[in-house]
Amino acid sequence: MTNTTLKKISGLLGISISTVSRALKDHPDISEKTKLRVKELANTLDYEPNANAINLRTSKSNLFGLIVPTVSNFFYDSFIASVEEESRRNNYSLMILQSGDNAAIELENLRLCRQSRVSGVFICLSAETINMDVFIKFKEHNIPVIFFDKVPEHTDCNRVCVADALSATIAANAILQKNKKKVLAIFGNPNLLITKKRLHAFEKTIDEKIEIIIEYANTSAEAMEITTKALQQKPDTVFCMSDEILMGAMKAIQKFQLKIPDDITVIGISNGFIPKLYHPEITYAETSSYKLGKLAFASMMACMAGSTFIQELTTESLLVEGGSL
Amino acid sequence: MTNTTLKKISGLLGISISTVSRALKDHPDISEKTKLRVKELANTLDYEPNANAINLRTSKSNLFGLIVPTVSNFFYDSFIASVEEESRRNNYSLMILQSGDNAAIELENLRLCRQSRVSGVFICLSAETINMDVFIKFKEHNIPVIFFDKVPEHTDCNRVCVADALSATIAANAILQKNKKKVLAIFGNPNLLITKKRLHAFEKTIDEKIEIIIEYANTSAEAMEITTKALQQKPDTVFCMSDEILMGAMKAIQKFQLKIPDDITVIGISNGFIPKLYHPEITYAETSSYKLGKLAFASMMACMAGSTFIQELTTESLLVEGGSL
DNA sequence: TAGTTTGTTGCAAACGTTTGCGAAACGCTT
DNA sequence: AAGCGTTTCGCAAACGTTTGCAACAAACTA
Repeated sequence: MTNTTLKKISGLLGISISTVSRALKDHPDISEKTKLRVKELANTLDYEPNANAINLRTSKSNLFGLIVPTVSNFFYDSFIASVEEESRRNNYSLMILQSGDNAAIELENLRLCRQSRVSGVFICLSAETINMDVFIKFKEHNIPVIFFDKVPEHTDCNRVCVADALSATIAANAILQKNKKKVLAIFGNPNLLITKKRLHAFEKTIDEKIEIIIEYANTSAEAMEITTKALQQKPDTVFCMSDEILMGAMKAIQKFQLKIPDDITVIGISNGFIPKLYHPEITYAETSSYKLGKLAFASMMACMAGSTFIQELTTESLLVEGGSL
Repeated sequence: MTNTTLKKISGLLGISISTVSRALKDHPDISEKTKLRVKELANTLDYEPNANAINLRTSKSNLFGLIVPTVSNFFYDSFIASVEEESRRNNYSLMILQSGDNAAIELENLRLCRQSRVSGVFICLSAETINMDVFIKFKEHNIPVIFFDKVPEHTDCNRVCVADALSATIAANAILQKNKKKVLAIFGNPNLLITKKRLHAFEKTIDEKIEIIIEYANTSAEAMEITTKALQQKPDTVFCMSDEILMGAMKAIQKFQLKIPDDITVIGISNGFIPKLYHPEITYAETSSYKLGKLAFASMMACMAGSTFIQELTTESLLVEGGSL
């Protein structure tokens, strides 16, 4: 069965296409009588407007692109969920692309966005992205780009980030308040901006008030190894910069059957899912990607509304007590 | 800056639009010389074809719709990742929509798919979906629909599912082989097809050879409660039908500080992420949503290739040893 | 009666492509 | 010189909409 079009309806009713078009959108020029006839027929014929034709004609798309290293990640997935919710609420659709942390694929995805004439794109840069030239093209074409999570360092652009410094500070303060004496602090890849920010804030807050062992782990498995070793130095607290690291550290702690919080205490920075898997639940400074999504969307809407103002936004953060500290 | 179009290029070069169009796609009719001129200009002008115009003209879209209760879920997210990978590989894009387990939103999403003239849709039904009428419309319009995970029971349609019965059987056999005596088996919502299938296969395999305590939990929290209580009956093994349940059961086990596998053994059915969070890692019968995605895509491609053959596909399953059994 | 308003509808162009068909230009053969 | 085949290109319609403008009839005003 071929799709119903305005032409088909107009033919059947013996009226012009433009009349049908206007009738369907309650244009005041059209009489109630024809409106009724048109709508009725459109209904029985199961008419659905062709989005491609509309987009072409109006040169708008009501489509956002969203590019992320991978969907399958407990940080990005709720970010996506959040943006999708808002998009739908505002009559936009979402085209989701994965870069797989591959710069070439990322580029290909961006090209796809342009071809689809998206109204804007949300992007979390791949780990290998260096060249920022593509994005000036987007600017030239007036396609707003909102960077989130992994954002460019020095370019002026719209960015939304979780509260890296704040969350690390919150965690550090929580540790100090509990009168801990020796903390094992595990961070991620030291080259990443996010690591630098969190490390700096954490160290600054601890400020040599208590002893601190700093380690770096790129993966969950590495975090487990490192924790296993470092536990020999008998820290009374473990701080984990991310969920990835927390997962590894917890395996080490379970391996030694240490009792939380009696034998050792734990605190992390997290989106909230992983900490709730353990008993007692892990205390963490929250960096919600769901909230980040809302923020990103708001920023996008500001751009759509014509704001040429470049802004960097940051979510708040708060301590969620679990019982592990 | 306005977008470059074929017309713009043709104007600048003093040739016709059709020549430009053909030159860009290496049509043999066009001389190498003009091809070169056209491509060069297209490049410097940063030409990107307008997907809407192409779709309109060719009445194809190279777009799939994917509808899921929520993206933020460790089963769906890797399903999505999987389908997205394949889509890109085959030059399709993915439009991802969330139903929020709400039938009305689901309907709205399906409408959006029709309006975008998607080439096909992947859908995991919302929990409240009853009315299947929409889908006959899709069939009338020759838009293939692949149901996955939560699929309609009785309609004839293309379905891909994880190996519910098989995975439960595998888990049960693993338990029997280890000579366990008393198993606490926790299942999900007993009204769901997935629960029925897994329960039936599990019971059939255990077949009263050993003692079995059957419980039902709708949420992770419920699973924790139930486990807490049931542990008093001193089972030597806990079987969890899903990750959701495993998460709850593990919290209870951690609460009592039971040592795995000495004090108690654990086995589940899982996608693989959650079991690897613990030490020792949990043994599970794998039901991979990543593989399910590949399967779904293959099924979709079969439809696109014109297969009118209705099929129900099921992934395989295998035991992944973790050390918890 | 003529002119003006009001309400209703249609015409036609435009958005950016693709593609069947025809046509010009050229060289080659007799 | 005439015929023919090739190569290279352009015309124009079509895809399904939206929308400014004109057109027409009916009703009202002066």
